[in-house]
Amino acid sequence: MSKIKAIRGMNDILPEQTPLWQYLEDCTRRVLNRYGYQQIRLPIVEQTELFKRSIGEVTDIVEKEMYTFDDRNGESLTLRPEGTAGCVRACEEHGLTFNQIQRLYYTGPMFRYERPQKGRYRQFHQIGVETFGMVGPDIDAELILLSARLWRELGLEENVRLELNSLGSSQARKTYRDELIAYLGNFKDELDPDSQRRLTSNPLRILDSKDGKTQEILKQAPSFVDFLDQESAIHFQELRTILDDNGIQYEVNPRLVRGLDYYCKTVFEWITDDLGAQGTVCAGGRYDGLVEQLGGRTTPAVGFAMGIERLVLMLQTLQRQPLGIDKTADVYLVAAGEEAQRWAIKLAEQIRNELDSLRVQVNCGASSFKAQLKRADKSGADVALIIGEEELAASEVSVKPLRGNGEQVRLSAGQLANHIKALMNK
RNA sequence: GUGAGUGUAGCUCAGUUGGCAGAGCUCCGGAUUGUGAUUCCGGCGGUCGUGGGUUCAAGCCCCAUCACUCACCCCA
Repeated sequence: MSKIKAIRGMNDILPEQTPLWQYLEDCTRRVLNRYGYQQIRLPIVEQTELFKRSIGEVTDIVEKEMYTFDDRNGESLTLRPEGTAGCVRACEEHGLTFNQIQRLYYTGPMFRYERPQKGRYRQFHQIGVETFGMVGPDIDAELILLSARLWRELGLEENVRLELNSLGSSQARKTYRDELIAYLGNFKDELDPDSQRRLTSNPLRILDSKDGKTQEILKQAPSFVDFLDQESAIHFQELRTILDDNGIQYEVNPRLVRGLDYYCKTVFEWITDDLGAQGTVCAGGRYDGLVEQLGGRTTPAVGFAMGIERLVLMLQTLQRQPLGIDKTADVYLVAAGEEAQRWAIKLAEQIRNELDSLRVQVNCGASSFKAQLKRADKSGADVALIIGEEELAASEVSVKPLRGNGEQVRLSAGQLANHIKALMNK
């Protein structure tokens, strides 16, 4: 009988890993709070139609990467491949975008049926940030400043770079897209196979082709600069001014095209070279047309999403884990015999009452002092509290520092909390 | 969907020309009857991914298949 294993591309995040995930999530939440963002919690499953209408019918995501299935009533449902569509749907449904300004974030799993590789999985996790109701470049800038601050907090600022572009208004983008398709259509047979396919799936991506012949053809292609509408150009310039004001370094990459259909005007990506092929760690842009496209009133919107797996991978490979992140305890209680252990449990509860930020672990399961102390050491605890027959008889506890060169002392139960507190603050 | 690489103990990996299935780490016990992290000794632990083939004999050679990894594509 073969053992059941996890689905390809869907990973268990093991206890060894979760402290780093929590650290990243806590850090992000703290930064978002400092900018006044509120959390929204969204379903993982939506009507298939939502993604088709928002992401675009002919994108790779919709064409071949969605986990789609029929509900029991025959309705087609899809595991969300990204978060923006669902967020817009929810905001619309509850009137959050009606003449209002929103700064929102969410986190959770996304699903795409792709071949897994480093930094890319079928179930992956994003922290998404979306804002609604603000037309100007100021909010675009805020999102970038916010993410830049997060990299600083995480110690990653030296390892990411910002790329920036403007896709122009939806109209300008569409016009340019049509022109490009028309132009490239003349050379269809000379394009590399990938680009031929992109002609219908993702024409703007052809600009990015690594094929020499294709690049040759592109030299005479219409340039987007000629199609960029004035409003978008000004928007982009103002955004750049704010970034400059705040010392944010960036590179304008005219070839930067986001894969999802709904983007317009500002698009940006934070990219790293430390992750292999999947270097985009955070990406987003403006999507002024999406709300309307999904049946709401015209509402300006900007947002971005970051890939948690990729950031965790970065923190690991660059050794940016905070110190002591793998500790499971600050204080570990060791006891010899049943009576001593019963007292240890009571003492541990007492210490937890008195010092509420301390992690206190009691050895469970009878074993030798040696084994118990080994576990104490492995837990990462700074202090072992030892209760043997002698201590029990004297109603005292031996306090043994496990790190550094402190002396072991014996104390009464009443003295414990203060003593431990002093030890931990050193 | 395409290409390449790798599958041997819980983990990381050796395994020669085809000839008894190995090491380190982890875990448990002991050296030290009550003291971790260092040292020494012992122990637990195997469908060699799976199925077939060649052979007196296969972890090793051949075929198929599955899984994983990386890359293309695409994207967070």
